Amino acid sequence: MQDSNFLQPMGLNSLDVSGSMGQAIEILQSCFKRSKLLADRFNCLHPLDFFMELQFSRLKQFGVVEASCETVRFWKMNLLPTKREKEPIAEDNIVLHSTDEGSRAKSIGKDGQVLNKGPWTSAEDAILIEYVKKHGEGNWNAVQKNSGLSRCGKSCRLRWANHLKPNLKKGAFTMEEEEMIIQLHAKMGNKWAKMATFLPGRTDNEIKNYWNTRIKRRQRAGLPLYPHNICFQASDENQQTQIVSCVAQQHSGILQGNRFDIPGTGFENLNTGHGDLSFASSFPDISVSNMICHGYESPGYGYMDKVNHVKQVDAGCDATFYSGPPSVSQFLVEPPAQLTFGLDYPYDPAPNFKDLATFGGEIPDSHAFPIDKFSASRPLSGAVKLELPSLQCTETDDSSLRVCRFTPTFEAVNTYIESSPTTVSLQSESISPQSRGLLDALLHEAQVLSGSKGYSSLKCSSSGITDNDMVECSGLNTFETEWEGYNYPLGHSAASVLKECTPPVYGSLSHGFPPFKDIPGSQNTTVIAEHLSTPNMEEKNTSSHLDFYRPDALLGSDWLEEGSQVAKDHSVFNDAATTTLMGHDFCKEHKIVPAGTSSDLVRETKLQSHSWGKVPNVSRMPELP
DNA sequence: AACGTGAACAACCGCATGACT
DNA sequence: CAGTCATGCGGTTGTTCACGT
Repeated sequence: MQDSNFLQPMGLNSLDVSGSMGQAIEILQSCFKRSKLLADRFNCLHPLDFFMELQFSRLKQFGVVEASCETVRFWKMNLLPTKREKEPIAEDNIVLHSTDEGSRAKSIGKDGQVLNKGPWTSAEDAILIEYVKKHGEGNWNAVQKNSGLSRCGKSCRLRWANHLKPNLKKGAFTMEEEEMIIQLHAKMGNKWAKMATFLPGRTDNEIKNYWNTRIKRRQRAGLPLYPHNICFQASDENQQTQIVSCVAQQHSGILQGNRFDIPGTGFENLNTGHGDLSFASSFPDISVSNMICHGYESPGYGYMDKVNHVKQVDAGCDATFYSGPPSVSQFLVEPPAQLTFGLDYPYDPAPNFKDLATFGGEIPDSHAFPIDKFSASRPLSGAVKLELPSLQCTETDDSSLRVCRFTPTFEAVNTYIESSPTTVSLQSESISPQSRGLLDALLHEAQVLSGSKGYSSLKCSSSGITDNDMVECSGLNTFETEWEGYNYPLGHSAASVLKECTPPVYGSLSHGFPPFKDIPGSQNTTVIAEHLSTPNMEEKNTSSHLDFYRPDALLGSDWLEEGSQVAKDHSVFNDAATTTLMGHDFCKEHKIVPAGTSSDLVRETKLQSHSWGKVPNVSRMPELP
């Protein structure tokens, strides 16, 4: 030993941590307390700052802890104070059951004992670790009794499972892990615990947090929930099924964020009785509308029974999304280790899922259906602060039907789904009483926007044109400008297509919509199959139609952001590198500013104007698989 | 430097489930 | 079979930090 003076202020002549882990921890805890004194002396922020910086390096340097590096590592990993603890703490706080722990949250246990809440201290961690070492996991309620730790069993279990358990991986997810999570989520839905079993060292909480963050990020970027390649991993024979499944999945996640309570509403008019769905007969006595939108009202087909018991309209979901009979495989959880999609043979990791094939029960783990269990309180779209109804087909009149009966392609659906938060209501003249308030609010917003700067100008700027152009932009020109750069396969620019099918809306909510029959692609739902089989042309056409009918385009408020992003999606989505889709933030290249004030919009228009040139031409888009 | 905002993380809460009595 | 308890799970909320303005 070169110098052991540093130990003396702590009252230690030497350290022997070569014993058991428990002993080492105790010693280290002791060191910690004593280092508090040093911290005070040297005016450190936190005793552990001093302790960690000095002790470990030097202890190791002197070989004191050489024999117990594992212990030290363990200490470092598990007993380091949380970030929140890195504030000057009272000495009493080091000691358990200190009389004064400041404003720490407390709760009263069943036996009347005061239990700590909030962040765990390193001391508490140490106690818990020791306890588990001695008694093993489980019997968490006994921790409090046996160890004196003022934490409820639940809290102990959580702390152990999420932080103290050995072999937990810390730090950011690797690319492989991220990919795994995405695929697992596509299969399992929000079954975080199950997903965690496939990611050694990761906890369900970590995965959940990661996913929620990811959702928000991608939503804000206007990206689909699942990367494109995930959607099209299906084998050829299952392609259609998987597309459908994928649409449903994407649809589900996004729309969940847009759920909006509208009691007693649904899609009655969209059921298969209209003959739109040739496979309807595959489902005994169940309409697509029921499956999609009425699950909660149809106990016999309780796909949505668990969706927070909230009545909601799965807005924007059209029966025509479904191009063929859903395969049973959609509703089965596939082999966990086999991360491919589209298996038609059922794998049964959980036998109780077998019945799913009969459509008689819930889908415990699958997101294969549109409704998911995403947070209702957290809008998935960062672009919209309010949880707006997307497509409030709350009425059963023709107008609502008209609106719902697009024949969107996969891409269009995807885009539409992604942008649905701003799609408040398409039926300008058939606003349900429930939605009128929101629509009024949006109207007001639109008026404010148009009155202040003119949202048409904003829109124009979003398409990357000059300020001079902006002056001339209005009405349809807006849309033309928006789409002018896109060459359609048959010599139609998007703008021309828009012209052809342009209803007299021009940004005014008060205008009606063209009759359903006038909407290209809406004549016959068999078009969907064509969309799916020959996605290029049809898709682009319909997607532009779709976007055009997006009510936010009519409202103009959020359209600027969403619409331009949608355009980007159309152009970028297909040829974007997989890595982009796999989570590399699209925003980084194409910075998206969340919708907010009008000034935000203006700011964003400039940003997007710059990036617009990067957007590849539609004609260069590779074909869908 | 101050402030605002979003991401990441940690923890809590309520409910579901299964074991046990 | 019903009630209780322990545990697990998923949703939600709160806090901190980093970054941009």
